[in-house]
Amino acid sequence: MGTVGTAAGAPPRPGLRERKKQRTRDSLVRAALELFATRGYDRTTVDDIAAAVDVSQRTFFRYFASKEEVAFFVPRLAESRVVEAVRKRPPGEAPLEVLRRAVLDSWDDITETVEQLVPLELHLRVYRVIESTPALLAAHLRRATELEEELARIVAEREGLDVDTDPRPRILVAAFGGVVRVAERRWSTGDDFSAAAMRGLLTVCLDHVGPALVGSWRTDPSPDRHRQT
Amino acid sequence: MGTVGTAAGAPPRPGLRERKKQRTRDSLVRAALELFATRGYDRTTVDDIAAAVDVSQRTFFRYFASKEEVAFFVPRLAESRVVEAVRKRPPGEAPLEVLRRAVLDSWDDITETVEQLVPLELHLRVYRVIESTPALLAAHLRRATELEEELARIVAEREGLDVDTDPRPRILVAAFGGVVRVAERRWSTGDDFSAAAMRGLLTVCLDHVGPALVGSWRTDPSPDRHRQT
DNA sequence: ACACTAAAGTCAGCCGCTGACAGTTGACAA
DNA sequence: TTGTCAACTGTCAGCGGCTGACTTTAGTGT
Repeated sequence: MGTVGTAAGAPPRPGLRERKKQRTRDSLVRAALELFATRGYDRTTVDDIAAAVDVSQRTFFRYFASKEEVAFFVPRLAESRVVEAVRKRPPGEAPLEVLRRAVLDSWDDITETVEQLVPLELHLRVYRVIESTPALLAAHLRRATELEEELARIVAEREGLDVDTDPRPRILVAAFGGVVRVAERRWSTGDDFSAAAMRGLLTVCLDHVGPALVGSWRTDPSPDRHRQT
Repeated sequence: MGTVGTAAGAPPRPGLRERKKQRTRDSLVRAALELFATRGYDRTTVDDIAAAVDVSQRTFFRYFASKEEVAFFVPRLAESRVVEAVRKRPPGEAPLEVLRRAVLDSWDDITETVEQLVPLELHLRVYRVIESTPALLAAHLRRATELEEELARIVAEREGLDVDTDPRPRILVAAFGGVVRVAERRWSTGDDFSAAAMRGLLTVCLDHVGPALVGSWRTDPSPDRHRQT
């Protein structure tokens, strides 16, 4: 298809139409998150969001398939980054270490990406709304398991296993996912919502993953730091 | 409150009113599950369910808070049994072993309870619908995490820990929950839907939980059976 | 037999969401 | 510039989940 000049190099300009769409979408996201964070999810109607951006309700649903979807626009970005990072890990690494390092190493990058879309503080407030709103929490967990499914396939391929016959890849990511969710929760309920704090919580929780599963632990948190290969 | 004769012993008769309510509720459950299993969840309206039992839509919503809720009526029974079983484990047992045995030991009992409400085969068909319907899957996962929260508190208390400062109880149940979900999925996608089959899958998956987390596993499924303390 | 009250029905209405149709506005070429 | 095409948006009508307010029905205890 003969497009004009614009030789195949860097994307020079997306065109006015495309830019307008982008602006509308971002405005909808920001308006929605602001409303969710202040008024709460249930007390925010789609009409409210549309009115705040001065578009029709119908238009909102052309950008987002549901009211839920707009709430997860930001987390989705983060998730896709994690998947990329996992794909890039070197072949020799042990499975759990792959997931661990993928998340921790790409953390700063993810934070930056999120922050240039919405303020990190708003992101936290929305996250609290998600955790405390049944419908949103449910959607969040479903998305999480879909991510786990994808990770399980990647891990299985790395190790040359069939994900449908060997349960270990799924078990690993299930355990990993559970731990991440614990860290997320501790982050959202705490008072330090910096990226560094979240990173710290993740590290601590992941360090517990092995020791927490065997034996009874009436002793102090075990002193063995994360085993490095 | 002076009730009539009916000396405080065994509940002699629940009264006609109460019996009618019970019958209506059970009818609604059975009709709903049958419709979900055949027509699918989305293609079944609440009016359909109400019509099948010949009550008004409003009445349906007096028995169940939502269309979702009726789909999870049976699983809820099973969950409460598991919680009971966990509470009854002897104090000395290691945390993971507590969960393991609670589920496995009470399995037959649970199956029996379920079966006297609806046929096991219908239960399986509905479970497949749940897994393949986004809205239901989300609700299922949310319920699961609520259960995990409860289990985490029980485990923490057993071990004399504070669930809000020590992450290990939550990490343990998160990993455990993930594994159970894997087993459930394999059960629902397989062709043997007997209780024994599910028990077998659970055993296998739980046996993998420790070994799956450490090191890389290109070798065969590790030969060490479940370590008994 | 009667009054009391829990349960069921009826009606109206909000909100999320969708299909169909019409109006508007960028994109591109003549 | 102008005209055509296609994309985007608005309007309208309607369905399904769900709720509040009110009326009617039907067990329950005296």
